[in-house]
Amino acid sequence: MGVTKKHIFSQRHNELAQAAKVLAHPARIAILEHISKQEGCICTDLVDEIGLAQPTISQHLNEIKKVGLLKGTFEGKNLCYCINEERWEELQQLFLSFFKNINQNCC
Amino acid sequence: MGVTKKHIFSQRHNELAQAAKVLAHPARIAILEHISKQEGCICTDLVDEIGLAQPTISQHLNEIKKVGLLKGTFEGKNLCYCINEERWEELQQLFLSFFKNINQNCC
DNA sequence: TATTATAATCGTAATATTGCAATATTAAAA
DNA sequence: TTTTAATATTGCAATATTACGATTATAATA
Repeated sequence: MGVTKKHIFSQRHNELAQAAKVLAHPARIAILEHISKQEGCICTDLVDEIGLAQPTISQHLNEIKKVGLLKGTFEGKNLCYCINEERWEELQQLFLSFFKNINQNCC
Repeated sequence: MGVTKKHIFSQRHNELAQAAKVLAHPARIAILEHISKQEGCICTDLVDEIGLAQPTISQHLNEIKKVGLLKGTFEGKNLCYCINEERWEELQQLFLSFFKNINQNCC
């Protein structure tokens, strides 16, 4: 026990939950917004901007990367990346279709 | 360590993260969709529907309730509740305005 | 009032997440 | 080639989440 029983849920439900998990931390939301505010790619300055230690930022970036939300170059000294528009559109659609499903008929 | 440093983030970022956290589990997504599919309120049958033990469902329901997404009567033998439309609209707007913020200018 | 059906709570185990110090890796610059 | 500046990885501690068995609380019903 203690693990999500993913197998009993549909793929769509699991995918949406995973997408939501990326947004389920204020640091990752702040990171995403900061990246999208930049002209072009982002190179450095996230640590100062967000206010968490460098390894922690690196960890959060990795979570965002894992769902495919970042694209760019990840080798070498300087990172250079931005939001992957195609993937972002996909995830957004997941949310939007879920929102549409919740049409309230109520007490 | 080990706790989210909420105080260093804006209220909006924290609120959005909290809303996302509710959706960050497939059981809660399934529960929300199931409730919204019912005619009127839902009374029981979630345990059979979802396939998790009764205390686990109760726990997930509580998470959903904690962000204000359920309304109805919670006393007595039979529950009777549905989605709180006003609150749902609020949370949805949080997501939508975040989505709008992420407008991609890229590499 | 005693029984019964239903949901909440408690306690506990397993695992996941968050965070950072220390260290390693990487590639550009000196 | 050595230094340097930047990010990644490792290891660990603290806390949170997920799940369920056992139990308790609740209110309708017999």
